Amino acid sequence: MKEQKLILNNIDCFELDHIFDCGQCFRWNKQEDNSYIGVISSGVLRVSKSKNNIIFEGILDGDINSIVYEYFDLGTDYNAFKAQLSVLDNNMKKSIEFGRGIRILNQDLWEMIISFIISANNNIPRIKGIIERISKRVGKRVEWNGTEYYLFPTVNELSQLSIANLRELGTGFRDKRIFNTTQMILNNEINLKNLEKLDDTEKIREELLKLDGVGEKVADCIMLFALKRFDSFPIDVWVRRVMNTLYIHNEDETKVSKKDIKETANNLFGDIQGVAQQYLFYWARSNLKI
DNA sequence: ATGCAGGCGCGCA
DNA sequence: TGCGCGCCTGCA
Repeated sequence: MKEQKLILNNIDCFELDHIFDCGQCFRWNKQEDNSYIGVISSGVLRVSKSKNNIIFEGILDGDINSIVYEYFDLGTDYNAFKAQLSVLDNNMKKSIEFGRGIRILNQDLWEMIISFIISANNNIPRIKGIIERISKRVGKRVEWNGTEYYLFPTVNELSQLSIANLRELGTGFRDKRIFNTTQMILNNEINLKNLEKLDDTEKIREELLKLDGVGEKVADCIMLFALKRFDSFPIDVWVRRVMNTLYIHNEDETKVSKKDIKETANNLFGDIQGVAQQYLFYWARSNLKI
C-alpha cells in the first residue's frame, strides 16, 4: 500500500453527500471539513471537493487512477440516465434534481453480500457499527495520518469467527446467516469469481438466493451495488413508501405488494430502474419523513 | 416505553 | 406460490 493523490476536474454528477448518503455504502464517514473518509477493499480513501476539483487521497493497494475510475463508476454517463428518466414525470424530475450528484459505486461483491445480510430488519447506524466491529476484530489494520482503519475482512478472515463471536459483535439473529454464508463461500459452494462473470441477471439472482440470509431485497442490493446490474430494483420500506406515494396511490401502503412495485418500476424505468431507485430512495428519505 | 429499522426463513394453506 | 409471524438490538 502506498500514499497517493489524484485531482480530477469537471466530473459531472458528483456530489459527496448524494453519493455517500443514498443508502448504498456503510463505510464512508463525513468529516468536520465536509470531506468523506472511507475504507474500501484496496485501502483508505479521502474525498473532498473544492470548486470544480475533486480531490482523492489515501493509502491504497494499486493505482489510484484505476481504483477511483472503477469505484466511482466514472465511465458511466449519468447525464444520459437523467435525460432518459426526467422526461417521464415531474416527480422523477424532482428526485433527480434533489439527488443530482448520485453515482452508483462499484463495491466489493463479498463485502456487499455480508453487509446486506446484516442490513436485514436493521437500521443504518447499527449496520455501520456492526460492520466496523467485525472489521476491527478480524480485518487488516491500516494506519493513515495517525488514525487506524480496518479493511473489511476477507472470506478467510471472517471464517475465523464462530457464531458466538458474531453474536458478541452485535449481529443478533443474523449471526448464523453470516456464518453459514461465509462457510458456503469458503467451501466454494458459491464461487464469487464465477458469479462476477455471469451476464444473465436472473442466473446471478438465483445463485445469490442460495446464500443464507439473502432474499429478494438483499440480492437486488448486492447486484446493484457490486455487480452494476442497473436493472435490479431493491424494495425496502422507503422505496415502497415513495413508489406508492408517487405512482401507485394505494390508500393502505402496507397492501401494496412487491410484485406491483416491481411491475410499476419495470414499466416506468426499464433497464435503468436501479438508477431510478437511488434517486427515489434518496429523495424519499429526506422528504417523506414521518 | 412500545414501535421500529434498507428482511429473511419458516410453517401453513 | 403466497401469506403471516417471530426475530437480536439500540434508539426515540
